[in-house]
Amino acid sequence: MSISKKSKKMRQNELLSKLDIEPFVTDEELSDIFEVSIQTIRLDRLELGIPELRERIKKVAEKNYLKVINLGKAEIIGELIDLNLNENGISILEATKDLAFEKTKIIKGHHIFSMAESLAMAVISSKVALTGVANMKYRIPVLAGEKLIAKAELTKIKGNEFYVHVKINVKQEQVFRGKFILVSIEE
Amino acid sequence: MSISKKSKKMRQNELLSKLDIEPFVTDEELSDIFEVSIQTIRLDRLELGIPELRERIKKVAEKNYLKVINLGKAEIIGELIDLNLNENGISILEATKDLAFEKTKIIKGHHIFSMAESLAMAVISSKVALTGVANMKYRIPVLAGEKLIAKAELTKIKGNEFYVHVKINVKQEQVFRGKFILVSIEE
DNA sequence: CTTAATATTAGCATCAGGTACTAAACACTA
DNA sequence: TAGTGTTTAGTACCTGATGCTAATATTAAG
Repeated sequence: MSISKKSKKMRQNELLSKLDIEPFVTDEELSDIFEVSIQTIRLDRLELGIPELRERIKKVAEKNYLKVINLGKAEIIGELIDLNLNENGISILEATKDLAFEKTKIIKGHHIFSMAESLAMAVISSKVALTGVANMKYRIPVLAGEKLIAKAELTKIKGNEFYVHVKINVKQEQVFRGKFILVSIEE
Repeated sequence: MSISKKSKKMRQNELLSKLDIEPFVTDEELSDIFEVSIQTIRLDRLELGIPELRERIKKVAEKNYLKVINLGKAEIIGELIDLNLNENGISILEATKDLAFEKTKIIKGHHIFSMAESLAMAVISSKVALTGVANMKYRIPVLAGEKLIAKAELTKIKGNEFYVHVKINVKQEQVFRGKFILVSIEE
């Protein structure tokens, strides 16, 4: 009867892209959206191999909780002013205007990332490391002229994985924090 | 009786730090770890205002699903070879050895990030943008000498939010992908 | 030692968001 | 009109909880 009633295949295709964009939708909500019964949605998910809501949420959470980025060892960005190997370290960086966007004077994000990353690596004794990053957070934009103070702390060693917490402050304000997971590898 | 039986406060402190490090633990598992009943764990959570497992998972998922990074508008990194404003764009970048670590010849991660980010911004017509990043993934290390091809596609506009999907390939291999959320702001 | 306060455990009903299964009602088409 | 695919309905069960009441331990104080 319904004008918008579509074929099974069309519905399933739309279901796939819907859940790809917006994975946190219950079967009930989906049954409203597609104007079919919950059972139909469940059958569709079964056929398409789409897990239930809770599994979908879990996947997103897990995937992003330990995000692995491949990098080699960096020379340190900023000035190393204190270092206790396998414990902690502090570096400072004068945010000159050549690190910023011309118009807005906002420091480019990757410089902050690099500063944190290179300090994290410096704290670890191992030569080469593969890094994973979790809970990365840029909090407020940094402007040219400000002085960045990064503090890194080795919080855990698990096998060949080193967990390093890095916080970057400008004055008293935290502008960045992130947990780095560094994995020492043999050359 | 138990030697390791500690005071309520100690347990609650440990509970907090435990869940901070490892949020995906059920009450049942916690009751095993701390050697108290499930009910005690629940009371502890209640007193400490810690939400249930599913809520904790959800929080992690949501937080990382839309991770907002503050940046200004970047000049493009790489060479822009095709651009359809508000649709898509392609850029290439010769990964010269000055973008890589000396020893390993692996291209530094933030250059890849910058390439993707700047292309994403180029696709959007608005002058200045605040970016969020979701689902960022570095897949394989890129070596000096390789040619990076970045393809960006505007997938959705929601109010003043622009969703741009960027994929970077080397030959046929995908080395990076990420969803950028660009928010146009007034100056 | 006894009492009172605090902490812990137990048990049960209830909930959300499902799985897994069976059976029945439609719809199409040959 | 029979046969097939599609959709719907209903039930029992599952996990990881909440919210509640009641009972029992443990600890501290008089």
